[in-house]
Amino acid sequence: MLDRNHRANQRERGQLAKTAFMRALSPNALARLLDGAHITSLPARATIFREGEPALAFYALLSGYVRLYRVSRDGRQADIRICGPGDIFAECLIYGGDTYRFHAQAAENVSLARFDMQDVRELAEQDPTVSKAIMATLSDHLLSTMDCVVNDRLHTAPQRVADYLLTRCPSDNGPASIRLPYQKSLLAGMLGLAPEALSRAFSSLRRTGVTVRGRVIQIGDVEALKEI
Amino acid sequence: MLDRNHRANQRERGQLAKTAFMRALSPNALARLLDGAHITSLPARATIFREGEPALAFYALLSGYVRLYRVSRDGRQADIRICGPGDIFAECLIYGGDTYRFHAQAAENVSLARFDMQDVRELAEQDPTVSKAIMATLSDHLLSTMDCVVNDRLHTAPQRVADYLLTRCPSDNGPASIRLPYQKSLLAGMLGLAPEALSRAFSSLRRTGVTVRGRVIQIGDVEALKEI
DNA sequence: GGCCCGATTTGACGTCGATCAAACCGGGCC
DNA sequence: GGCCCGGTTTGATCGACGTCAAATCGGGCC
Repeated sequence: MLDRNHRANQRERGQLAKTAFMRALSPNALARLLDGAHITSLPARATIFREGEPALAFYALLSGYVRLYRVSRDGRQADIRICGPGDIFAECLIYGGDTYRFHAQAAENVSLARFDMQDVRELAEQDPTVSKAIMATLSDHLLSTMDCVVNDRLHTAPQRVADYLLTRCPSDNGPASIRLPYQKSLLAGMLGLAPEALSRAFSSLRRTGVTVRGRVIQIGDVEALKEI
Repeated sequence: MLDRNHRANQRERGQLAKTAFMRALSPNALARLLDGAHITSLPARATIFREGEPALAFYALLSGYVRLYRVSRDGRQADIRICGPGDIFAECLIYGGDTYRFHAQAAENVSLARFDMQDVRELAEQDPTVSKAIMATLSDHLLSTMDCVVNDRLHTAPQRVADYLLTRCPSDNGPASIRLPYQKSLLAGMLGLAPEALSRAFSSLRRTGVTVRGRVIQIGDVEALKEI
C-alpha cells in the first residue's frame, strides 16, 4: 500500500462532516476546519503518537480502530479508550496541556484526519459553534470515562461483558445477534480484562444463553442478560 | 446551625473568583456568573443531588468535601470523584445531558455555590472566556479521570497510596509529613479501595518508611516511595 | 477445500483485594 | 483526665482475576 498523506478530498470531507463532533458546526467553521485537515493511512500496530511527545494535533478517525493506552514501569499496558470510525481523540489537550498523556496505536489498518491544535484553538475563539462542539465532545468523553471507572469498580468480568453486549444490542428483548467489529483481545483491553478473562467471562455467560462463534455472538434472551 | 441559602456575599464572591474555573473569566462574565450564584450549607452526609434527577444546576465547592458516586443494583457504592474546596462538579452536564449521572453527597459539613446550567450556557454563548474556562475544566477532569482508570488497572493498592502521597508531597526528596484533609475511609473510596485495604496498604508501606498516626503521615524518604 | 499462523480457549496456579467479625484507637466531650 | 463512639486496624477466609503454558480454533489464502 502506498503511503497516503494528503489534504482531505471531497469524500473524506463528507465523511468528516457527518461525525458527532462536526455535525453542528457552522458552515464557515466546518470549511475552515476541513481545510486544515491532513489525511493519513497507517498499518496495524503503527504508533500514532507517544506519551510525553509535544501535543501539536488531535485526530478524527475515518476508518479502523485506535487504542489509547498507557504503559506501566514494568511494561504492562492498560487501555484508556478504544476509538472507532467517527471518533475524535486527544481533543482533551486543546485546553488541557501541551504533551500527550498516553500512547495512541492503530489496532488495525486505519485512516485518520489530523488537525492542528493551535488552529482549532483560534477557530474556537472566533466561532462559538466550535467551542460548543468541543465542550459537547469533552463532556461525552468525560461521562463515558466515569462510566468506565464505575464499571471497573463495581462489576465483575461477566457483568462488564453483559453490559457491553447490551449497549450494542439493537433490540430490547428476545434473542439477538452481534458481530464484534474488532478482535476479542481489543475488547478485553476495553473492558480492563486480560484476554483469558474475557474468554472465561463469555463461557460463564453460556448458562445465560450467550453463544460465541468467532466474532459472532448470539444472545438467547436479552432480558436475561440484564439480570446478570 | 441555621439553614443558610442566600446569594453570594462579598467574601464568597472573592473566594469563588479565585477558583481555577473562574480565575480567567472576563470581569463582566465573572460578575454575571456570581450574580446568579446561590450559596448553601449542608451537614455531613446530606445528599446534594441523585442520579437520574433533572440536571438543572452545577456546583462550586467553597468548603468541605463532596463525594460523587454511583450505586450498583446490589447496593454497593463506587466513588467517581472526591471534590474539595475550589472544585466545581457536574459541569459535564452543561453540554452533556439533562439528568445527573451519579449521586453527590456531602462528606462533611460543606458550603457550596449553585449555578443554573441554562444561565451559564447562555453566558458561554456570549463570552468566549466562559467557554474557554469550561473547556479547560472539562479537559482537566477528563485527564484526571483517565489517570484514575489507568491507576486502577495498572497499580496495586500500595502503589496507589504511594502515588497519592507523592502527589501531595511538597518536597521531591528526603523526609516529609502530610496531614490528610479528610477521613481515611474517604481516601479509600477515592483510590477505589475498601477501608480495610487502604489500612493494609499503609501498613505494607511501613517497610518503605511510611508512618501513620491518625491523619498525619510521615514519609521517611520520598525517593524510596517512588520506587514502589 | 485444505493449510497455516496468529488469535483464542482451556487448565493450573498464585496473588490481590473484598468481606465479615472482632479488637483497638483517637478525638471530642464533659 | 476519663468516657464513649465512630472510625480504623487486624485476622481469617474466599472469590475474582492475572499469568504462564499448552491445546485448539478460525479465517484468510492458495
